[in-house]
Amino acid sequence: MSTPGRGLHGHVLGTLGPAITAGEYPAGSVLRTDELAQHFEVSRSVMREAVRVLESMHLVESRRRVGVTVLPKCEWNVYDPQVIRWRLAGADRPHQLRSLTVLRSAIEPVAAGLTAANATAEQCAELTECALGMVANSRGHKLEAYLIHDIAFHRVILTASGNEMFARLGDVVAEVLAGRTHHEVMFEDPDPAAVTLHVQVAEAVREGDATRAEQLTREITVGALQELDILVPKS
Amino acid sequence: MSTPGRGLHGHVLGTLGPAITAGEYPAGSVLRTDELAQHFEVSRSVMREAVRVLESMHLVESRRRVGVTVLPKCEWNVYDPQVIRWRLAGADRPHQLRSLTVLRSAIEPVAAGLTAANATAEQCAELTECALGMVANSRGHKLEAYLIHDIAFHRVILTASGNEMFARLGDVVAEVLAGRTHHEVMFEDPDPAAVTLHVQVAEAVREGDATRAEQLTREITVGALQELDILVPKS
DNA sequence: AGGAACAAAAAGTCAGACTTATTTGTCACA
DNA sequence: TGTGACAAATAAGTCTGACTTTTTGTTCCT
Repeated sequence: MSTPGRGLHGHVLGTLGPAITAGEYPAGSVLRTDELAQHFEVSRSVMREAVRVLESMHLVESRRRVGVTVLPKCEWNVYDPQVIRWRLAGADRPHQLRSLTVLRSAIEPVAAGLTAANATAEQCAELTECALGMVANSRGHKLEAYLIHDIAFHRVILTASGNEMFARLGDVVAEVLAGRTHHEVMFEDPDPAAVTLHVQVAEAVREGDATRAEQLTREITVGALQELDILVPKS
Repeated sequence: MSTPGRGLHGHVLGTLGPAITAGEYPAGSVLRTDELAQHFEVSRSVMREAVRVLESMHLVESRRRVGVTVLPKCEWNVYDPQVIRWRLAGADRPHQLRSLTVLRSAIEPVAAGLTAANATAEQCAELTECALGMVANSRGHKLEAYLIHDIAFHRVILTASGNEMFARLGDVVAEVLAGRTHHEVMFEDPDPAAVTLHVQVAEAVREGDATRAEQLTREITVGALQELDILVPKS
């Protein structure tokens, strides 16, 4: 599941990071490096490295004579994959899931449009293959196989868009989709309408129809948002 | 301009980070901590902390018996504000600027729609104020004052959307807008059509018309993309 | 009350010794 | 010739202790 974190320093991060993102230490809390080092039973060098990483994520700020101050949520680097993972694993998972799904609803349609304009023949083929895989596993409670193709589909869309910022969201989307299957309840087979939409997006991309690809993808993300409204309580 | 980086460790980062993101060390290059420490005339502890931070940005990977390996661009945490700043300051500034503008074109319209639905009275007022400030400085080569209001406008849109992922892009948008004014050439006053659009967006938000706010913002970002196509050479 | 000098606290820095994992090379054996 | 195990080399990882620097809060003097 989550990376255990290589090295002592990684282990400390894997404990302290989730604790902070979970709000265990409220913003403004002050920690001392030495105490943390004692608590985790590591040397100060190791502790300092961990603090440096947390600082680079803007989760904390280290100041002389003061200590390590926990920063307010609005300062956090919420796009850091590690931070995303920590938050998804923690208490405000529902909230985070909603934020990310809204983000998807903004990004993916535009990405699909670009993909329709830029995709290579191979990428088109790959996309079609993914869509077919989704169809093949859309009935009979083969959710796991379906998920794999679903993730691959969206990853291709984001990568083939040719925009590096979009491409880098592949992991995030994967995490959101996987979360839906694994954590949130999914009794039935996936929505047939959604499956059809994916096939149609692949079609539109093959035909280079950017407008249609964008519009269809927008429908997919709207569906995802509606599904989320049903599955997780809206705050 | 760019943060000098507090502490020795920050100074090292401020030199090594830009060098890596500029592609000075091609992907796969191997560096050794000891050599780097000597080169920068700092202790190994300091150097290690810097490497840890670069590692958390996925710019490099540190492995025993091997050294510090530079990772390929596709692994980088391109949403890290620091990485964005380094890249904007470096050689592939045009490419980065285009990526970010496309990102804006995906995010901002959706954010504006949400803002129209969620904005408080204060936020509406603030938005209108920004738009008026833009109008007031749209003629007579008062680019600097115009820029301030432009940045504030988009920051309000992103913040008032209520989505933390959108809100966190405020700094990025600010950097892009500032770059347009400061680095790229801007002979004339801003495009009058763009100014009008901003005013209209503020109107739509006040009226709670999400669809119109989204559509108008889309027109703004389309304009920004076209402007970019003119100002910087498309690769 | 205002300001300057002082003391304490915590992060920052450094140097050196030691540990551990990983790679690479070697040598024997099949 | 190829393949296995074993040994050596190497660079990161870890720990410790001493020292420096900056910031904050206090105290004392005017």
